[in-house]
Amino acid sequence: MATLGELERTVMDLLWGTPGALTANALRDLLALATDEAVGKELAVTTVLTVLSRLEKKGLVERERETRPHRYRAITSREEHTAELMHEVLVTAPDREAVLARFIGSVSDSEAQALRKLLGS
Amino acid sequence: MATLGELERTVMDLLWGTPGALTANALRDLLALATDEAVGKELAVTTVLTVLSRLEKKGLVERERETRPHRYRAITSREEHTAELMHEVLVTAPDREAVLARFIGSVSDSEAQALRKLLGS
DNA sequence: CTACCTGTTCTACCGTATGTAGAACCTTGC
DNA sequence: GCAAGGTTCTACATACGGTAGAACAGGTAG
Repeated sequence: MATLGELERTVMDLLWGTPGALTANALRDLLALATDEAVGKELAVTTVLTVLSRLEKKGLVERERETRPHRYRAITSREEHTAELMHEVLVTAPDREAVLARFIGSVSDSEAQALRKLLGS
Repeated sequence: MATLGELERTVMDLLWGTPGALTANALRDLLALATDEAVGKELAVTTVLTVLSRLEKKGLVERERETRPHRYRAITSREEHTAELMHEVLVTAPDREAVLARFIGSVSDSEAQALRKLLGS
């Protein structure tokens, strides 16, 4: 399973929260704001690039290699990714229906309502 | 999140797949069968005990300290645990309903049917 | 053409998690 | 008291993630 570290997750959150693609430098600046706003410590750009390379290797990020400063973007949306993870977790259990039964009990009313609507058809 | 290693997962599978509690020695023997049946390499009992201690620290396993050879059992069922994990993943996304929408699309027909029944009442 | 600036890749170190187990310690039956 | 079995302590190896310096590449001001 693609388990992410703290910094990797933050980077993904930034990429998911941004419409276009971002350069490593832009990400470094955004990280300084997003992470620990009081201190606002700036990471080295190489650090950001290393993380991006690892995320690329994990299949979560792609980059435009044509443009001068490479631009990075998330391959799948946050929702897509999260749903995939949930499914990966689900299929680790033999009795999936039993898992779903318990899972249903853990979601909020509004989410249960949404599920009913989605399954209605 | 409680991410498990390969051996930890195998031990949990054995504990989940067994009605009563198991001793470290019993687990060592079961591991020899379950893991790599061709080779059937036996792990040292201390290895099993270390893994069990770590699983205990993670809150997945409890042991009877009264009995001489301690007996270990899973605290929650496999289904419970899996459902909890799924929920943990779900709440990492801001738009949970969007995640659920995609998740629904990834489950099998029979599972969707089961969900309808569970949500119906 | 060349030195520099910006950007990328390589390599590396640290901390933590996990697999693995020997050494040391504790209990209990004899 | 002691041997045998059981438990805890300590330790080492590998892998992953955070972090970044060193080295390398390409374009641009002189």
